[in-house]
Amino acid sequence: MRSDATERQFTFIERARRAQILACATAALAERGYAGATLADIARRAGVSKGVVSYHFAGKDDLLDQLVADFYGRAGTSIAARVEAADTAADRVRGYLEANLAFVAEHADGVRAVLEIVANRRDADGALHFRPTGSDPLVDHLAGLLAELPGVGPKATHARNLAIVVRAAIDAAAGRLLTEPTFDPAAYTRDLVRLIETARLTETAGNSHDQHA
Amino acid sequence: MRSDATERQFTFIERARRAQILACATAALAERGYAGATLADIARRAGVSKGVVSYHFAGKDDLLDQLVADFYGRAGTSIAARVEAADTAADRVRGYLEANLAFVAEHADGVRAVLEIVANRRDADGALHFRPTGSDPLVDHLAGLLAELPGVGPKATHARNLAIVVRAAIDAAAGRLLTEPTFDPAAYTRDLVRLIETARLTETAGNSHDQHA
Amino acid sequence: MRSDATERQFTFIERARRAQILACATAALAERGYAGATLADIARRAGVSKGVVSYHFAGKDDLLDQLVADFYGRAGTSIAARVEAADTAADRVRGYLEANLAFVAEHADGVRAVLEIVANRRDADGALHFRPTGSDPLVDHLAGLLAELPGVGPKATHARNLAIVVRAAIDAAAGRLLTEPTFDPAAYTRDLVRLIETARLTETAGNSHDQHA
Amino acid sequence: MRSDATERQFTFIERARRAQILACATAALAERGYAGATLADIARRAGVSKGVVSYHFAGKDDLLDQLVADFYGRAGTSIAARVEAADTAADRVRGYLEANLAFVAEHADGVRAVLEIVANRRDADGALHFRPTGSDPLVDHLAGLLAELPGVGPKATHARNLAIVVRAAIDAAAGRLLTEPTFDPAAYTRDLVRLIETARLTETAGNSHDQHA
DNA sequence: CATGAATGAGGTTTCATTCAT
DNA sequence: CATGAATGAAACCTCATTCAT
Repeated sequence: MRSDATERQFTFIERARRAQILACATAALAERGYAGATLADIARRAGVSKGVVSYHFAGKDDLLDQLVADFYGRAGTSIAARVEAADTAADRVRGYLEANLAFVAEHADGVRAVLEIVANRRDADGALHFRPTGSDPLVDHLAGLLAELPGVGPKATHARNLAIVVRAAIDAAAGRLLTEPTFDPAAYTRDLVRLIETARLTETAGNSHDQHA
Repeated sequence: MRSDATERQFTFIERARRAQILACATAALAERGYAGATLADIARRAGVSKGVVSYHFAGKDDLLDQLVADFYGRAGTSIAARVEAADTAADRVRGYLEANLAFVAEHADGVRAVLEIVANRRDADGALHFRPTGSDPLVDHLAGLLAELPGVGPKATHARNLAIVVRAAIDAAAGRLLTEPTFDPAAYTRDLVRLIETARLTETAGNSHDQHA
Repeated sequence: MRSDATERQFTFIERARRAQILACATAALAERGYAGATLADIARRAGVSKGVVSYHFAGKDDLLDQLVADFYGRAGTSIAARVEAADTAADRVRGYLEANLAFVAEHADGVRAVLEIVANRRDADGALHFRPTGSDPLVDHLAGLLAELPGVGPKATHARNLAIVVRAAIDAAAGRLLTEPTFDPAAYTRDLVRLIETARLTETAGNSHDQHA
Repeated sequence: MRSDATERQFTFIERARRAQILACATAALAERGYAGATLADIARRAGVSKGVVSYHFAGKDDLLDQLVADFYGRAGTSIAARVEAADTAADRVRGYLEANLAFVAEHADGVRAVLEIVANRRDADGALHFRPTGSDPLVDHLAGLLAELPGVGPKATHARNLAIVVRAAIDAAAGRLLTEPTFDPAAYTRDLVRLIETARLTETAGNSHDQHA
């Protein structure tokens, strides 16, 4: 019953154990997948008994939720710092992409673990717990950045569709990093940045077929 | 013990039962997720007993594998017909995208089910069964089509990175379709087609920043 | 998932298994108490695996609820037959008591088991599942019979208090039967019947002290 | 390891802590029942850590045993004072009942807690720890008082059976008090006293039906 | 072909107890 | 004296699989 809604102050030892357990859970999820990441496996990786996990977290669901919250918190902080430091729209987009892909490259297991949880964790009624909603904050935020690019324009639909593509491209990079030894994240980032910067989605930019003529 | 390696000839009734069970398994996976799609649930949806499923398939794993193979087979046939009917490189790419997204739009449950299986099914050793490999045939095929576009060029890396982005964009569309009521697949397809056709990834095409000047 | 709200038709084999499991659960509860009557113990007594119990009942709670319902159903049938066969108020009360105590004497384990469940089974919020309410049907029914006795009278309070005493006396007999080798249920029944038949609770019947004078 | 067989002298602080813990255990048992009264719950109510409970009592069983002994000691003292102050047999019986029911009414939680323990606590072999024996001291004592009443007579069986009924009636009052808002303990006591005082259990008293004539 | 019945491994959770600080 | 942390047994439940009918 540790994780009260009211933010509790944890002792140093407690924080260390919780961090260790979250790290082992991340490794278990990345390696064994959602169903394979059992409490027994997590405890074994941490070198403790199963009861320890139940002692420090209200239950497995609580553990998974905190893992997700912890990951998103750290990712958001890291990326926001980079975006806010840029001056132009193009730099913000490039900074967003580079920071995102750098974070993904450095926390590949975390990405994998969070994807496993988000894709599989369900409530008692069978519905996805992290339900994809119409107002996806990640996509909305990115769409705002992209709308400032001249080739995209302020039309909400274009920016939003492009944001969906880019978010998917970022998530795909995580998967490639983990499974494809020859995958070059730096080159991928460059290509993705260029793809976006050269994009001409606005209707007034002329028919795309004509450009080839 | 029906699904031998040697292609067996199935009776009409047998084929009908297998198709019915696969359809119910697809619905169960799409609705309840990987862990929630139990044999009991699948059998209940089909209106038969659990034993029937075990009789027609060697086991749950066999059922899932056949579901995936069946889906890929039908998707490949549908898309190949469209690509082969095109004359120019640009038309082939556009045909590929439109056929793909159309198939996704018409078989949303199938896409969801296959994604659940591919993302979760594991072998006894814990490794993913449908392991993403360096030689992803879907990506390779698409990269071949994209390499013919003037803005991409024959350099393998560019085409491959773009192919990864496009495949991710297609898969993302599947997810949006299922959860976002306002998602417009036709507009998304148009934007994605234009994004690719206007792409300028080749270094010699000039610096992308300059193009804006 | 057998015990649907809609009355399902059970096969002969199924009914036999359910009856056997309920009997073994009754024995386990009577012998080991509420906490000691585990599924493992019940299954061991029935000579089957733990899974069998879960197969035939939705869960332990379902099993316990059905045990209680089954017992009350059989007790009610047995006692009602005797009460309805009587012509006078005194005969109805005597029949009620004798039938009750006879049933208790013949189903001592069942009584003990039901008492264990009623006293201990709780809902998720910690409240007793079989919550004693102001309108206890057993007490109310008995109070109705007692109100017809001349020494009790129609005043609701007297009849109800006496009914509480008599119900407690019946339940106590169950406990004695199980633990006191020298307890004579027939003599107890005679004494209890006489106690009630000689009762003078009405105020107008004269002061009880005066009767001794 | 404090509660040695040899009576140890406790410090003031120690006695206060023990009393506090026993009070909280009583509340926990009354509210949550036997299984729900965990050491964690008791410690939480007392505002101390679980270790404190283990420190002051040899274990949970020791705590429960001392709770029962403490309650019976206080109840016995309170009731004996009232019985010994009476001069006639009828007054002793009435004093016993009134003192008993008054104690029950004033210590409802304690009664509930003791009933929970007595009904559920078991030894390692599964047998009830507070085993109802043939020589129940409470019943024997009450039977001695009742035997002096003219309507009961010296025959041991009558007195004993009536004592069983009266003990059950007293225990039932405890339950009603806790769950039935409209239950009137004073009226119940009056009715129970009159029921006993008007009892005619001796065979020679004539047929009970004739008395109505 | 189809079913109901049974199995048993494996999962999460609870909790009394112990121990170093 | 008191605490937080850890343990490990035991409980209930789920579910893929097997088998006799």
